[in-house]
Amino acid sequence: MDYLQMESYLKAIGDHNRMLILKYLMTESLCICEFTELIDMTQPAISQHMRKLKQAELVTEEKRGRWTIWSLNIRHPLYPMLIHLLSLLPEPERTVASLVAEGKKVVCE
Amino acid sequence: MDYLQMESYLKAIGDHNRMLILKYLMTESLCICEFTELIDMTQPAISQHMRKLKQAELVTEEKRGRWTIWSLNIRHPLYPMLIHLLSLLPEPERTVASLVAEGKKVVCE
DNA sequence: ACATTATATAAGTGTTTGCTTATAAGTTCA
DNA sequence: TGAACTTATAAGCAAACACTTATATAATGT
Repeated sequence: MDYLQMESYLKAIGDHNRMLILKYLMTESLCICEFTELIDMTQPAISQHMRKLKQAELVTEEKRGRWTIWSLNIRHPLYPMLIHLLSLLPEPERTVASLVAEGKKVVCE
Repeated sequence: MDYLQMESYLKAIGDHNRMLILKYLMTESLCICEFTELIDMTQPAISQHMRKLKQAELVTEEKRGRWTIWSLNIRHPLYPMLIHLLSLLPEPERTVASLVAEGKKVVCE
C-alpha cells in the first residue's frame, strides 16, 4: 500500500458521520432507508457517503429488490485495524434494536 | 475518544505528505530545515503541516537554539496504531543517512 | 550593530469536501 | 398502467484544505 492509497483510505474513514455509519455496519448490514432513521441526515447525504466508502473499498453493496444492502468489506487488508478503531468509539444513541421495536427494520423476504 | 476527536486524528494523518513526515519521524527526530532537504516542499508548507500534526497531538516540539526539533508523541493513546499504519508504507526514497553523507544533518551542539 | 539562519505567520488562490434541493431511475404491488 | 417506495445522481454552495509568496520573529556568529 503506497502513500496515496493510504491517504484515500484514511480520508474515507476520517469523517464523523461515516464513522457512525461504519459503527452501525459493525453490528449488521443495513440499507440507506434504515440509516435515515438512525442518523440525522438526508437520504442523498447518506447515499453520497456510501459511495465514498465504496470507492475506498471499505464497504460492499448488494442489491435486493428495491433496497441496497450495505456491509463492511471484511476482505479489506485493513479490516482488522478498522474494527479496532471503531471499537474505540462509543455506541451510537439510536440502536438498531429500537428500529426493530418501531417496526422500521427492513426485512427483505 | 469520541467521533469528532477521532475525525481530527484521522484527518491529521490522512495526507500523503504528512504521512511521509511521520514516517521520517519514526526513525528519528528532525527539524524543519532537514525536512526541506528530504521532501520536495517549501519551508512554510512543512511548517504548516507540523502545526496540524501538533494540534492533533501526533507530534511534540522542542526548541533548541534556532531549531525546532520535532518528534513523534509516543504518549498518544493511538501511538501504537500509528506505528503499525506507518510500517505498512514504503521507505521514502531520500534517507536521513544521505543527509548525514552530505553534511546536511543538523547537530545541535 | 548587522548579516545570516531557522521558523512561524499572514494573505491569497485553486481544489476538495460535505452538505442542500431537485430530479431521475429502478422496483414493487394494486 | 400507474402510484408508492428506495436509491442514485446532478447542480449549487459555503467551508475547509493544501499550497503559494511575502514577511515577521527570533537566535547565532562576526
